[in-house]
Amino acid sequence: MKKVFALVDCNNFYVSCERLFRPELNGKPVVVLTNNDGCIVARSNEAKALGIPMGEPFFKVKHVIAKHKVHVFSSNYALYGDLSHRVMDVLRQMEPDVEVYSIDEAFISLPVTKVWDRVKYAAELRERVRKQVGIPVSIGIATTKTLAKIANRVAKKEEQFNGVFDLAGNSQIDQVLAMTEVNDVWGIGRRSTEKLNSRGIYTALDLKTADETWIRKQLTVVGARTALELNGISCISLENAPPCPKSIITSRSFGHPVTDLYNLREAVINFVSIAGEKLRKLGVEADTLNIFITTGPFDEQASYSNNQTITLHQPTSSTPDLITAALQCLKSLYKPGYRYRKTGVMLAGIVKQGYRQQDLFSFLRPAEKEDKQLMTALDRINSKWGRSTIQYGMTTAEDKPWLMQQTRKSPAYTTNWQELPVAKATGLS
DNA sequence: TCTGGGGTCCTAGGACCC
DNA sequence: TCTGGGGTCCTAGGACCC
Repeated sequence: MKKVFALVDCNNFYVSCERLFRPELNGKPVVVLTNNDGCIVARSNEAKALGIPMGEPFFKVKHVIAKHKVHVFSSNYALYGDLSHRVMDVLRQMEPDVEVYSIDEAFISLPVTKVWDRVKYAAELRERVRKQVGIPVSIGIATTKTLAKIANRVAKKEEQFNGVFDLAGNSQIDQVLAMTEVNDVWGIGRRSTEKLNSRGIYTALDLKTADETWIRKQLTVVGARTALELNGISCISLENAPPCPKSIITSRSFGHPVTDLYNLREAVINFVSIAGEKLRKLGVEADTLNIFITTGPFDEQASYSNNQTITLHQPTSSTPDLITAALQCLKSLYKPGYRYRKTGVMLAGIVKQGYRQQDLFSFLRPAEKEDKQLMTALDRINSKWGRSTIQYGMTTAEDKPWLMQQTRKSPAYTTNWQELPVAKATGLS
């Protein structure tokens, strides 16, 4: 059966998550920051109205924030991840085909019915999420994903639609596209916008009707696909069974610059441990490991960035194996005399556990089975008592300059017994 | 003083092979 | 004197997304 796409998008997701446990913040300006309290990553509508831009470094808007008493939160990914799962679960209760596109967005496919029925159904979906999870969402419906994105923008912006807008079979589709700036089209970023503008293409409608060979040449097949999608020709299908990832990255900027190898090692070991945990959680193994270190893009006097890759003999998800390789890379990368700001690990060559090719020399690793059991035990303990309960090669040094700075973090309301919100009965004797 | 983290896809160019 | 062509694979870098 022919289907249409619906995009369900949580409104100002991180802010909505924070407000869920602090309802007194409804109607007040709120922002959420990136790791290390670096940049603005989410804004309430009130904060948007104050002109605080998305992605702006925090220090640049500190004066606006102080002046208007904007509430500021460090990011609390444990909370957002948990609430995201709950939203997705509600969607799956109603629809079998759900593609979780990001932490706050999902595509679903709906049967082609009358527009009125679709809108009514979407409204019900929206109401269920609000009731069961408490997060407001907007829903855009159209015949392609790119158009569903645009429909969603309308649903979010125009209050009269109550959070649902249907573009499929809508006779005013070209009017909507004419009102949509081309840089707001999904897949058209800064660079493409420059090229398109130079050719007189400013709106989604301009792009829809633009010369195909020119688009193909300037924006590659990706841009050509976007143009087709604007024409209602679906090129991007629903992926409701995510394949195993091609790469897994764990990296963090440091809370304070690091100059010595000792602290870099500790940071690398920590990040590699997290990456190993991710592998095991997904039931996959990796055979390629890349370590990078950098002074960051803003240190103009003495900047240094480098990375090194090691290909392992066999795919593995064992943390000690990964650490050994990682420290080997780090040793050759490290140069004294720099103020390092960030390091990270990237794992690639990822295969499902058990799918790897039999290795001629496996008799050389009799410890492999014990290793697996150790990892299972470690993951179980850390998942029960918190990620840092058991760690590799970690010192008890009080000064860990690489640790993240997060001074405005809300409690882990839903994922930590110690931080559960407490309902206080008042007025009872 | 202070600027995130985690992904995907595409292309061009070099190495290498026959 | 005269020095090909076609294919594959890998990597780096760019662009984009949330």
